[in-house]
Amino acid sequence: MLSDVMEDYLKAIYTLQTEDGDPVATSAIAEYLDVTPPTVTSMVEKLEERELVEREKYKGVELTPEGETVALEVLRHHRLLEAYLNEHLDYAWSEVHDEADRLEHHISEEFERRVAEALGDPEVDPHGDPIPNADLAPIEDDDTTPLSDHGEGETVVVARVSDRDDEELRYLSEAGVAPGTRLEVVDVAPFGMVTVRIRGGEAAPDDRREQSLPESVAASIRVRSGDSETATPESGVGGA
Amino acid sequence: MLSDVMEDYLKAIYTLQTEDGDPVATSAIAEYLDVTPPTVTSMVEKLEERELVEREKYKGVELTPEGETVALEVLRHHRLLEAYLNEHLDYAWSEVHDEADRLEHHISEEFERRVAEALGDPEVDPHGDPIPNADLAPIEDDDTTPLSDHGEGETVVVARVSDRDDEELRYLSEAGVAPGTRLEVVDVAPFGMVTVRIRGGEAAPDDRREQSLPESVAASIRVRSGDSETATPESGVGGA
DNA sequence: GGGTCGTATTAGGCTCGTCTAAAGTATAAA
DNA sequence: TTTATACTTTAGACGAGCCTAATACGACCC
Repeated sequence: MLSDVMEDYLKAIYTLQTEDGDPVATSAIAEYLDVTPPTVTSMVEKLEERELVEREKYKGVELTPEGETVALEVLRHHRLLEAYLNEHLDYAWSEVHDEADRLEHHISEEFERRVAEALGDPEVDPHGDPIPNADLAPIEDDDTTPLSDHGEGETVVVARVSDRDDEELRYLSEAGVAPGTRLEVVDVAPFGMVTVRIRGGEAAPDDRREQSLPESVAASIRVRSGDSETATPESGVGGA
Repeated sequence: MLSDVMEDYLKAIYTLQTEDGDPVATSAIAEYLDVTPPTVTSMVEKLEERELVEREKYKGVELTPEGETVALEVLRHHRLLEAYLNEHLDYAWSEVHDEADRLEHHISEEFERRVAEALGDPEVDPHGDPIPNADLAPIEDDDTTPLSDHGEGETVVVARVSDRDDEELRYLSEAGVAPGTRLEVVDVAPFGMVTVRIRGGEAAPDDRREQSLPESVAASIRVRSGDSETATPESGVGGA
């Protein structure tokens, strides 16, 4: 009963809400979905009628619990598909996003179940993003921090990388930075440029053992302390 | 550039053209797609503008070569998906159609390639329908005949069963009639009711070795002579 | 050749999701 | 307190794909 488009709006609002905090601006949604702000306003009104979002005019919008459930369903589809494409169809880590976007609205419950089973009910997708469980329980905050928050000498383990930008993804993949990779911060230069030494994880070519990352990239990499041994279970760091 | 809906019309026209011969009636398309005849008329006009069909008003419509190519592309997606779901995701033979219908418009060229590769470039889907090749060359007429054309004592091998009706499909699956099954016609009763003895193929329960099929069902089963050993390569007769 | 009947097309209208242009609101600066 | 600026919403239009009701066509029968 809910159109693909409505699901896309809910997914977008969920994502923006998770990234930037609570009331989400019309213009942010518009930019995310590549439509104009008036289009967003009118869509948001329809979502409000269906009680999927709450909204205060001129202020912003946030998901109701029902809206969040719908968003989690779409996200579950998306991330299961990413994992499946990576693991069973040989897609590279950096290629799965677009295909999953195409398919996420069109799979049945049955398909979802069988894919989850084929994967052994994974908890994270190849980017390290958590996969909502079958009951669509809200995802609790994790204990990760942006790489850009860390200083020289610290050792961390990559938990997730953003799947938003294809080019960035290929760049990181090239550089050998993936979920599970252990990094030591060797330098933080002006403007936030971070240089890291890559240790373990996928074998990186010798000349890539050190890597400088622009602030924007470092900010989108979420890491956990490298001392603890509670690293995310090796989860789809394959493919190239 | 072509909408999903347009692709559906082209696929429908292709199918009807293949089943019932050349100029396809507006009402036939309407019934197939479950829309009203005026809707078909207006859609057909748009397809004509794009030179995907040729049409003579009040007469009927047929595909141009370009239109046929589009239909074959969709059909290739559909049948590869059916085969993949059956072989790699454990779907029963009789369950794959709807899921493939949902997905066929939404997969990329890349996905098509990888699925075809994972399957080893199969030539038929689990129903026995031929899968258009990657170049989308027109499918030439095969040498099959409807089971209902055969008389008592003849032995035949099932080449394809129609994937149009879910209930029929489950019935045949139950009965042990699938592509590759060898049948002996033991009786043809009034009104075309055909009784067959099932030999070989999937093991049928003992009490199901003989099976009576209504004329409409017998007409939708395409068979080859059972004497020749040119049986279709064992192709997805799995699942239940 | 003129009805009759089934099928096809035309006419006109609806919803959905989008747009542009115009008007309104909130906020921060002067 | 007033004004400038950025953002949001309102107003109005459009194409796609569908519908119903009305009209046109064609084929077959007498």
